[in-house]
Amino acid sequence: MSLGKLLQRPVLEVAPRLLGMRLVSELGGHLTAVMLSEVEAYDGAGDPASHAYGGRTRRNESMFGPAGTAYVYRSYGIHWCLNVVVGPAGEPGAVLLRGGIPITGRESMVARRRRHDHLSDGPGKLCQALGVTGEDDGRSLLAGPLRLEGAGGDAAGQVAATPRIGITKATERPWRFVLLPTPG
DNA sequence: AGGAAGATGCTCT
DNA sequence: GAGCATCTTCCTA
Repeated sequence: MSLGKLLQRPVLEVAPRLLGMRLVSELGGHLTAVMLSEVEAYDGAGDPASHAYGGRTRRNESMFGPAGTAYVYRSYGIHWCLNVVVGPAGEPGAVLLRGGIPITGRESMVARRRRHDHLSDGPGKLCQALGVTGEDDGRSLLAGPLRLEGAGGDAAGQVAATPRIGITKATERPWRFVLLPTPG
C-alpha cells in the first residue's frame, strides 16, 4: 500500500505503522532525518484529548485537510509540535510525532538543539532538530522539503501501546505507540 | 534516575 | 483569564 493510501486508514491503525518510517527535512537548507520511534493517535471528534474535539477553529484548521497534511501547533508558548493528519477526508484525525532516532544530519541537529544528546526524543525537540515551525503548518508531508518516507508496518511486533503523555482528558486510552529497543 | 518548578505565548471561554 | 499534546535546569539520591 502506498503511503498516501495508508494515511487514509483509521488513525488507530495508522499510528503504530508509522513507527520505523523516516521523517526527512530539508528545511533551512539542512538535510536532516529521523526514524520515528514514538507517536500518539488523536481520534478527532470522538477524542476529548484531541485539539479537534469540539469542532473546527483557527488553530486546528489544517487537521481538517487531506491525509498527509502537517498540523503544527505551538506548545506551552515555547515549542512546536508536529502532527500528520490521518484518516478519511474531512475527519480530523491526527498522529502526533513525539520522537525519533537521528539517522541523517546529526551535526545540523546538534547545532539547532545546541546540545549533543536528547536531539529528537520528544515532540518539541523533534521539531527543533528538524527545523519545523509554524510556517510548516498545512504543508503536505507526502512530498516537499518536509516529508515521510518508508513503507510502514515493518515494525509490527516491536511496538508497545501505552497511555498518552501530558494530557488531562481520556488519559486511559492506550494510544501512545513506541518502538521497542531492538535487543542486542 | 527522577521529581519539582519556571519559562512563555497563543487559543478559546 | 485559564489552560495547555513541553523542555530545561536545579536539586536530592
